[in-house]
Amino acid sequence: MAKSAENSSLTSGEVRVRFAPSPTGDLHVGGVRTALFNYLFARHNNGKFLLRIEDTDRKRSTPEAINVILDGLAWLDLLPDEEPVYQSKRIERHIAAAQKMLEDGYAYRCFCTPDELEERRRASGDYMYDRHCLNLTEAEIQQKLADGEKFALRIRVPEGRVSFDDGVHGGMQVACTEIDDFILLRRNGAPTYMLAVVVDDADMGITHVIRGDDHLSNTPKQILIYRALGKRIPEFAHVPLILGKDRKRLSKRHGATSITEYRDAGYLPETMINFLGLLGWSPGDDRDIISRRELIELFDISGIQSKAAVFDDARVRWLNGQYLGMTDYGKVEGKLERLAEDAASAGELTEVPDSKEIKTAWDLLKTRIHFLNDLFTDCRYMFRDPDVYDGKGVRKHFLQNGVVDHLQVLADDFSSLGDFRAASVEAAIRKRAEEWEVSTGKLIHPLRLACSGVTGGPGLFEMLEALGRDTVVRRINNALNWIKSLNNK
RNA sequence: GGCCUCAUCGUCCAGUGGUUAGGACACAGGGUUUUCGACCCUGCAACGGGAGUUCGAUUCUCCCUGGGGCUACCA
Repeated sequence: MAKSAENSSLTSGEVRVRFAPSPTGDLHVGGVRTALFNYLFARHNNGKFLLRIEDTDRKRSTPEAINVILDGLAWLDLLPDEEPVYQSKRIERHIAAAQKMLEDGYAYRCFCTPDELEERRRASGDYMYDRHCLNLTEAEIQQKLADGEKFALRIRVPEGRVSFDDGVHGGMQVACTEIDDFILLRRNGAPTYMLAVVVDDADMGITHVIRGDDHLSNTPKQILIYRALGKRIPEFAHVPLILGKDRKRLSKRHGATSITEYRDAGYLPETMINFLGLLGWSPGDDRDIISRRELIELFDISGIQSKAAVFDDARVRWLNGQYLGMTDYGKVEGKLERLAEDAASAGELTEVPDSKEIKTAWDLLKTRIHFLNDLFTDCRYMFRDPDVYDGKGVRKHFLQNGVVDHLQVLADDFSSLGDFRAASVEAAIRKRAEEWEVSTGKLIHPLRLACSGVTGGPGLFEMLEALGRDTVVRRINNALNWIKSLNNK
């Protein structure tokens, strides 16, 4: 009673799922979501999450693209539990399966050339194969073989109907008359996708096929192959595709679609897991922040939405801001240091700040930014003196009576302050405001503009402390000079 | 064209045979006597249309419309 290796996992009841992308350039966020659902399902059921690279289309598949997939999954900590399976290395298995189907009468040779097929299709207006070669006699077949005619292998679709239960869509039923005698093996001997998936999924012991909705219509065809091969048919769950704002399938023209672009734009892995996990799935309540741990704990196929979801950039952006605000410096230190170097070489910063400076800025600003990069672009005043002052701010806060005197005195006050902590700075400023009988805002706004060049940002006192006394005094003096030169014109 | 599938605010996600149909993003207004793309509050805003079942349908059924998918010797 020896069990074959390929079936042991099925009989043991272990859940085995897979993500099966084709390496054609990038790792699409839609693909990532499919991978995530598979991963979550596997983890929830203590099963295995596998990866199969569908690289049989040699023209479009490249080694670089395979690395893109691996890198993307690694970034999200979604790496498979076993070595990836490369479909291109399994062609012998596919061919053997097709051969078996031919021998068992589930497939037949088709000698029609593509040109002939197209011509007949056009003439009849019928899209399906006319079964021309199914009616060939054995003698005719032998003759053609002897003549060296090339042939493809087609499945012989049986009578009746195919039905299955889809985890998302429920009961599905298709009449076999709707199914074409599709090709299993091309005239050049190469297996088609339809054959390869089934053989691979069967060999990998896949118990649950969770994949994109675009395969829903292919499923009956694949079930026919499972039947012909005598393999156990897995459970299916077809996840609706992700759409762009115009409700068209999400693609390049909608902007960023590859996970790499999101990573490079400053999104955190946690953001993407959270966002994608809740796009088309929900635990049944209305939460919108959820951890990977909770996702694993709560995930089930019945929670998958049956309608397609639109990818909303504004929402991911917001979510990323939420995550940044919860993130300790240590977690993003490396990334920020790299970004700082990039910003310096791009001219955003005049020099590369050290880790301590970056941490100070991070702690002060992490709740107000949406992307890691924002720290070195919008908030670059934390690292370099402003070389330009916001125009509206200048009119409102610089070109007012007394501003120059105020700033001058304040700079002196700061220089002689016992310490430069926020509380001391605040006390000094409030004291002067009272003395001069002006609102605190009259001093705060010009100071902010002088020290940051912009009119928005964190609380002023904290910001000044973070910048440090020397920087603050220097920037005030710079601003003073700038205002004076303006007045002289 | 044929087949499959889907349908709650602009978007994401809840929800029920009887609810003021809820939360979030976005947007708008207000607040924060220290600003702001941060935070707080408020507001705007949906059950696609038509039949049927039912005492009663957003919820169940059918049709229509609209969206998406498949229909390759691509995957």
